[in-house]
Parts: sequence; C-alpha cells; structure tokens
Amino acid sequence: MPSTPSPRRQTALAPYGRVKQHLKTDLSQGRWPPGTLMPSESELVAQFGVSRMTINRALRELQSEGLIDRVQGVGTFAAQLHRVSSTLTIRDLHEEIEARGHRHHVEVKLVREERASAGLALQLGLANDAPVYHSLIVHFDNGLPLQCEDRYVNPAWSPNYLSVDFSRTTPTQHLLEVAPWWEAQYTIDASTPTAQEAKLLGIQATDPCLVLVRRTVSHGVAVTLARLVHPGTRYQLVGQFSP
Amino acid sequence: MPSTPSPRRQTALAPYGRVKQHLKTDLSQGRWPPGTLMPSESELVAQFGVSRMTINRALRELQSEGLIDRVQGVGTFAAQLHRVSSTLTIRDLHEEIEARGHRHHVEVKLVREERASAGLALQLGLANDAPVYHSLIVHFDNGLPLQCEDRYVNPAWSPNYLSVDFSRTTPTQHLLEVAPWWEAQYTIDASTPTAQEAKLLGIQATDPCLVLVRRTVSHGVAVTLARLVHPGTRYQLVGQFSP
DNA sequence: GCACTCTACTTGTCTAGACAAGCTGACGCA
DNA sequence: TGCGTCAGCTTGTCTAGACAAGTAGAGTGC
Repeated sequence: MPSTPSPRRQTALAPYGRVKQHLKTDLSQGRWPPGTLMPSESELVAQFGVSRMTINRALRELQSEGLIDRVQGVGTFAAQLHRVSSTLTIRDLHEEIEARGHRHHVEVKLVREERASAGLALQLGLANDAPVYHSLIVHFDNGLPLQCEDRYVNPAWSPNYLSVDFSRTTPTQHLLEVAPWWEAQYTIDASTPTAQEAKLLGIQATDPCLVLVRRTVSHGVAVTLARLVHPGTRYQLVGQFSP
Repeated sequence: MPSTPSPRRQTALAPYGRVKQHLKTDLSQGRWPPGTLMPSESELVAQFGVSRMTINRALRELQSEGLIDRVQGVGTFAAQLHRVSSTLTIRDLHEEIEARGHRHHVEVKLVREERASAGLALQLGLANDAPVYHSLIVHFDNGLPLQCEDRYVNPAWSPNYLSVDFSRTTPTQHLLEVAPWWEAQYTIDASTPTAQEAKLLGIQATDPCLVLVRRTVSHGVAVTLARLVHPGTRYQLVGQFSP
C-alpha cells in the first residue's frame, strides 16, 4: 500500500515509463558504457520506490528495444550498439500515392496464365511447366509512370487472379486479402531497365532504376514473386534509424 | 484445435508464451479477420486459467509486434496488416565485407577542412562558411571498388577527425565512438554517379548506382552527412518482412 | 590443485487483488 | 425528441509476495 498518492505531473507518465525514460537518458549520456553492469532490479526498486514488477516491465521493454542485455542469474548490461537496424516501411503504392494527395491509376499490360520456367518454378515451389499467373502492370502518379510491376502468382493462392479488376484493386491489395498472413524477402538494387520496362516507363534504356524484387511466402508456401522497377529520378525509399 | 492438453514440446514455454502462441496461430489461420473484436482479457483468463496479468502481458507483446490493436474501454482487435514494415540491417561496410570472408581496404582520397556552403550549413546546423570536415574515401572488396563514401562531419562532434587514420578505422566506426547515441534519416535511390565518383569506382558515368544518403543526429545536433555510392551491379540491400 | 557443495544474488515469471481511465448503451427526465 | 447521468464493460497500471531457474563465488573435502 503506497501511502503517498504520487502527484502525477502534467505529462502523467506512468511509473514504469518514468523509470524507462530515466534509464534511457542516463544510457544516452554515457553513464554505463556498453557492456557495463547496470543496477539490479532490487536496487532500482529502492531507488525509484516502486514495486519490482514495475521495474521489471521497464527493463523488459528496454531490452526489447535493444538498449540493454539481461542475463538470468547475472545481471543487466548496457548493450553494445554495434548492429544498427532500421525499419523501412514499404507501403502499397496506391496508398502511398494517395497519401501524397496525388492521383493514382494503372495500365494493365498483361494478365494471363503461363507455364513456369525452371527458375520460376523453383522460386514459387511449383513443378516445371506448371501453370502460373503472370501480370504486368504500370502504375502512374499524376499521369507519370512510377512503377512497373511484373508479377508471378501461385494459382493455388488466388485461383481467380486472372479475373480480378486491377483498375480497382492493386495486386498487392488483392493478395493481402487471399493471404493476409505472410512474410517476404526482398532485395533492392540499382540497375537499368529491360527494353520493355524502359518503354513502359517512358524512360531511356540507360536510365538508372531502383529495382525491388520481393518473394512472398505464406504458411511456408510461396505466394508471389514480384519485380518492381522504378525510375531512379522519380522514386526514393525513405527510412529512419534509431538504435 | 483438440482440447487435449498440449504435451509440452522439448521447450517448456511459459504460460504467457503459450497464450501468445495460441493467439498467433489463431490469428494466422483467420479466426478474427482484420478489425474483428477479439476476446477480452477476462474471457481469456477464463479460457486459459491464468491470471489477468499473464494474459495482459501476452496481449501487450502481441500489440507491440503489431498483430493486434487495443483500445482502452473498448476492446482488443485483430490488426489491419496494411502498413508493413521491415527491418533493414545496414552494417558497417568493413564488418559486412569481413563477414563475407573478403578482404577490405580503403583509399583515402581526401580529408580536409572546408567552408560550409549554404545547403550544407543548413543540413549540419552550422553557420554559413563555418569550418566543416570533408572526407572522400573509396572502399574496396577484394580489390574491387564497392563504395564511394563522401562525408561531411560537424567539427564540434569530432575535433580530431582530420587526424584519424582511416586505413585502420572507418569513419562510421570513429563516429560511433565519439557519438555512440544517435539517430539517422536516410534515403535510398538509384542514379548515375558523378564524373568523379565514376572514376573512383572504375565504372562508366552511365552505370546505375545505388545511392544512400544519410544524415545522422545525436542529441538533436547534426553529426554527419554522408553520401554512399555503390555500383548497382556489385551491391544489393537485402531485407525481410515479417508482420 | 581439484572437484564438489552450498549460499547469496541475479533475472524470469505468476498470482490475486486493486484502482484508474475510457467507452457504450440504457435509462430517466425535461 | 433531445440530453444528461450512470452502470457496466473494457484496457492500463501498480502492488506485495512468491517460487523457479541460472550464475558466481566462497567454502569444504579429497
């Protein structure tokens, strides 16, 4: 029973939040250099006058943020900030364009069934020459071509892919509905477009492009393989690090 | 799911972990479509026979993983998996090359003091014409140029930047020591190198490059502005989504 | 010296209860 | 009809105590 009803400040930060904030500040100011042993939970309990569960929550969240390392039976240590990772948000192009207040429309160049080549079959986990759906769509931002979306889809995941109206729904949105749960690997590189892509994007074959290749898997089964080509002068990925 | 008490696998998962796992599985199998109201904490307490704090922890972690949305006074909802974010790990180039078992060396093309132009002064929070350190370094992977690192540094953060031996330490490593706590914004795009960069990288001026521009801030003060240019054919960013 | 045990300390987790804060819908009143 | 009140739900958080599990070091016996 705390007999003192702690007068919450204007910020009204919860106790565990105050502890977190305090430790974060101290860490950022170099008290506890990387690898150093930090105070134990019971010491912090005494220092902040809160229960151990509250301290524990603060420390657990700092750990999940990568700021500290904890070892059962040993103690809490300031983390090595070597490996730097950042979150890169890649939104559906349609949403991204609309969010900018621009107009988005697509031109569907091709939607058809094909036979999987050896490499494609491997990537999608299909048999050689198995049927596979192929779409080629160009996305426009205010009338300017911004992305060439060359996509292969595993028919098992979306049997009616060929009859979807892609002027109303993007393939990404459609696939998100049939396979809402997925993971993906992607690569980003810079290269020149193919002759066809250059023509579709209205650029020179020598113009640099930002190419994103993404393979999507749901419940261990490949869903789709997409190659997204953007004119380098018109598209940019933006992100933020915060260790 | 059979009501048989799941015989604990090799790893005895803690109760909160079991609750999390159970909910995750159900979510991934489409019980509770996105936006649907999920069971309340007290219902889960009754279902799993654990205390509310245990349920609360499981739900709080699922929330921080972006799988559910919670609204005080209303309930818990299956998340819309629209905005997908992934972690993109950008390591120090030296580490990255060594990790591949390759040999890394640099050629320092330029390290000197200059006067900040208007645009640069703005980016680094300096006065116009204030002194600024400028380095231009080319990184080689097994003797092949892989990155051209054009960097401006705020002298306030690293007064002795000009005398650092960059054949032994990379600027990234050095700056990590003087400013271990920082955040950064970056942009990634594809473009052609400048004439100088093309020459330094041994590529054609028309070859596409992956360009990463990064601005680093520590305690609200700009530390450095770097432009990292990679030949598109030799460098690739790799990442992973997992919602 | 070496291996063993025991102890003190650490983190990891769970519990039962409590109060606060926020939302919703039913109810009653003008 | 319109509006305010309030009960009953939700999540958000804290507490004091408990036990488990892991580690390091001191002590003990050989």
